[in-house]
Amino acid sequence: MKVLTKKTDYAIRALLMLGAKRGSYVSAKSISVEQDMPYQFLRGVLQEMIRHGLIVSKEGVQGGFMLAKEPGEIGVRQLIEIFQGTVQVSECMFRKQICANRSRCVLRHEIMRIEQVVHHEFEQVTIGKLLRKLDAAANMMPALTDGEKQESTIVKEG
Amino acid sequence: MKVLTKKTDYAIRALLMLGAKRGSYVSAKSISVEQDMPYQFLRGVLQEMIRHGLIVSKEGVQGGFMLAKEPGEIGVRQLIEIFQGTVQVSECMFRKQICANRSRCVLRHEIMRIEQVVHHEFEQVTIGKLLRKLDAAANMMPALTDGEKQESTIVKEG
DNA sequence: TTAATTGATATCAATATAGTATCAGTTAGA
DNA sequence: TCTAACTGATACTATATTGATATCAATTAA
Ligand code: FES
Ligand code: FES
Repeated sequence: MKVLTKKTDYAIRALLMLGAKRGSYVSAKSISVEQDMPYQFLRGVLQEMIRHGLIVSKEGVQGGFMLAKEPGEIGVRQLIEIFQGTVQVSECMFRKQICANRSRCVLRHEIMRIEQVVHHEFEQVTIGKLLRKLDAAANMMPALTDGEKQESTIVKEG
Repeated sequence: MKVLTKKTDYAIRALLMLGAKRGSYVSAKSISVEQDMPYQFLRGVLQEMIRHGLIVSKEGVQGGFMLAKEPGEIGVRQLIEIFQGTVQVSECMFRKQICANRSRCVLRHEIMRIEQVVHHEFEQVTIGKLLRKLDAAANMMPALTDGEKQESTIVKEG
């Protein structure tokens, strides 16, 4: 059971990059290279986020993408809903013969309760929160211990 | 985003029927008819549950299936794991370039926390619990209000 | 003996996910 | 003004997962 699909995964990581480089446009190409995501696939993800008002773009040379909202206003729950549809624990689990009265269906009740919990949890996790944690983690690292190329500007190590 | 697939759905409902008719063997056919599930598909689900020791079967005429455990010992989480694999919020979300040190990865940490919450919630929901709720709901219904055929023995109404 | 049943598989269809390709339009800068 | 670096839009392919069907052998109560 996979809760986050590639699209959501890529979306989160792209947003983290945009969040780390706020103020300037970041190209799809640079994101795809740094984060090792398939270029065209990522572009589709970015365009979807434009449509939902999470980011804005600028065309042409030195164009790219930029956050349109505060990182703290972008929650993983919203991303999941955009790329994977509303979190529904189950489509109506019962058939007429079993459950003539939807409103009283106990399974439905139970299932929806969990749905709420899941929603709530994902709501808490925002790009802003993740950025702060990434930052804290990076600061905990005193220095690079080997000569590996470190291209990412989000996390220098770890 | 679909948290419960058909297999899990059918499994839960089949188990509820077995739970409601404890002590006697219930055939795949009767379950599939009463619950409106595709026969052969359901059979596959039942066999999977035998392999996992949740139910037992008896072959031949008047054969069928029966619970092998207490309803309270069968949790929805286990069913999800059987039919949909372990609940994993995301496969390792990061690539080497971003996250050289798995153990310190903050996103991973956040994601795994939610995974635990989800696990815990689903753990709570057992067949036994659902059966009790269904029973309570059935008792709340004073009488059938119309002439509709009521085949299910699990829920008389609602 | 036979019809009702499960055991075990093989196969197919439908849907969702992941990824690729292409071309038109925009823009900074040589 | 030309060009290369960009996004916008969209069509397409490939792969994986989910959902469903079909078949035949073995078992068993009546
Ligand atoms: S009526 Fe749809 S879940 Fe009970
Ligand atoms: S290393 Fe895999 S999630 Fe950070």
